[in-house]
Amino acid sequence: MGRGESGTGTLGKAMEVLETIALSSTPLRFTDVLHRVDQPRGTLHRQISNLIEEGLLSTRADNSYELGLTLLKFASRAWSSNQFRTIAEPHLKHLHDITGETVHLGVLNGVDVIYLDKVESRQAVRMYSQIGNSAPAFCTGVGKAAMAALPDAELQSRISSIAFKRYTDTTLVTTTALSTEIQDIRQSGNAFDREEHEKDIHCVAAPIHSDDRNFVAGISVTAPIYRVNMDQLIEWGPLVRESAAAIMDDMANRLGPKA
Amino acid sequence: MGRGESGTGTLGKAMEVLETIALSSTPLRFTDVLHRVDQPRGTLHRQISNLIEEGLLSTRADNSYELGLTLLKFASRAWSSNQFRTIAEPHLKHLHDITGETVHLGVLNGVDVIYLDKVESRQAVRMYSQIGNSAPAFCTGVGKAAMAALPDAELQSRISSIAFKRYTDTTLVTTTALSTEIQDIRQSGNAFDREEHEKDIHCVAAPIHSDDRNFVAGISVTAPIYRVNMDQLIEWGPLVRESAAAIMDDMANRLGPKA
DNA sequence: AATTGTGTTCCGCATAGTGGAATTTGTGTT
DNA sequence: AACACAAATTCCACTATGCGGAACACAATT
Repeated sequence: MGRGESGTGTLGKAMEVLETIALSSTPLRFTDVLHRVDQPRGTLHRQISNLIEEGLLSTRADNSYELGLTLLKFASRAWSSNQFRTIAEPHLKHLHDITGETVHLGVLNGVDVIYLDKVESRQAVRMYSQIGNSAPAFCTGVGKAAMAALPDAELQSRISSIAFKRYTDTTLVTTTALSTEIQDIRQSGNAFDREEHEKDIHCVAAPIHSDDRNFVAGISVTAPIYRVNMDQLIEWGPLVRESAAAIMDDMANRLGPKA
Repeated sequence: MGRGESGTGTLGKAMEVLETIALSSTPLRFTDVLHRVDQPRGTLHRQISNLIEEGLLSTRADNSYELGLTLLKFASRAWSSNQFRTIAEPHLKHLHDITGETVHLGVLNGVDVIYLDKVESRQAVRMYSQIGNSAPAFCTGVGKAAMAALPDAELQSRISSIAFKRYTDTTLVTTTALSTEIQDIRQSGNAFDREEHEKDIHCVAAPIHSDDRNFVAGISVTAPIYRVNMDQLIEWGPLVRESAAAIMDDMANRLGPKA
């Protein structure tokens, strides 16, 4: 019961190891991993061997580990066959056509958002630099929008497990500040990221959710402040909300045209 | 041996299920999976539950399964921190600057190649449509190049487990045809895909391998036949080989500048 | 109402994972 | 070189973990 952090037996352990290696900023060798996960030597060693065997992990020349190619293979499939993303795609393009700025689609996963898709103008940046990337929900447009769509109980629970961190001087770093912000979003229907995650970058977002709100996500239009000012962003608010609504409509139609 | 791949205990079983779902072209519901995997109901059900719990799988409205977002999160990390890709990147760009055509980087994984990176001109196609994608090695430029770098014993073993399939009328569909082709590649240092995988698309490739040849990969320059003819492709051969050599150099330097 | 086809739960049993300790391999030091 | 020290790998008795047959719910069809 609790929160569900149980860790699903053997698979859970394996994933924990994978995650440890994935999240580390520095390369990890065997003993490094051993220090970070609470497991006996022998056990850990076998787990890692299995992960390597399955292609989820591989070893570098210096015995440090890196994530395996199999993950790329799977992710490629996961992306192209993802139902939600597929439905949203045309709407993202439409939003981009009108605004001319970068459009993001992200879903809430625990306390952070995972970017599922993006459409950008003259893409200079590589796609992988965004798609699949996760960012803290509390300081991003889509993140805050998505949270606003959560049922109260769930919202409180999530907020309480956030590890706040200041990225810029406008970042919201307290639960109260975030809570009132969420209320505003619920009222207006739009979330704004006022350079809270990255200096000089701001965005408008709107929430997307399934009927039961088990699934919450968001879309956003992002731009540098020197090209798009706050007034313009506010003006796009309704447009973004409409796109979000259109996506929810499409979902409802494709999933349960019952009657 | 052969290709049965023992299946690493519990983890292996889980991956088998994941793969089954990933490779299916149609959405699978519980019983569909049950039919394709040789497992008792109860067992399968728990395995799937675990996969869902870990975010590796998720359910659609109609109870069919799709790959989970966690895979995207991991893949994003896998890609950006991949050592080989990082080293190769500047060389791919260089190759693209000179030729103006699409450049691919792929590694051999069993009997198919997984594309690790690509650099293309006016990319109209989305990146995910290629990166992470896997294609049969026997009918692609990088695939054949990579195979040519394998030690003989390993090569024979891999070839014997290929499931040939005709994609176009130039596709090589026999082990003998492929074997002699591999010999040619070893001699000349270049592999060609003469519209073997996709009509109207051909490419030049060159092999990349680690010293011990445990790791083999390839790079290629791909183009439509109406824009680039075979002569031009042949002319690029040495250039592609040089790039491959440069990448191998960089790898050796970064990994073992011993002595 | 009966039937067939789904998805889910239960529980005794055996297998697959566990983890402490010993062995081998590798790195740096005098 | 020979050493010492640490890191990586193998071993094996133990038991917790996943296994899987069968019983249970719940829709959809007839």
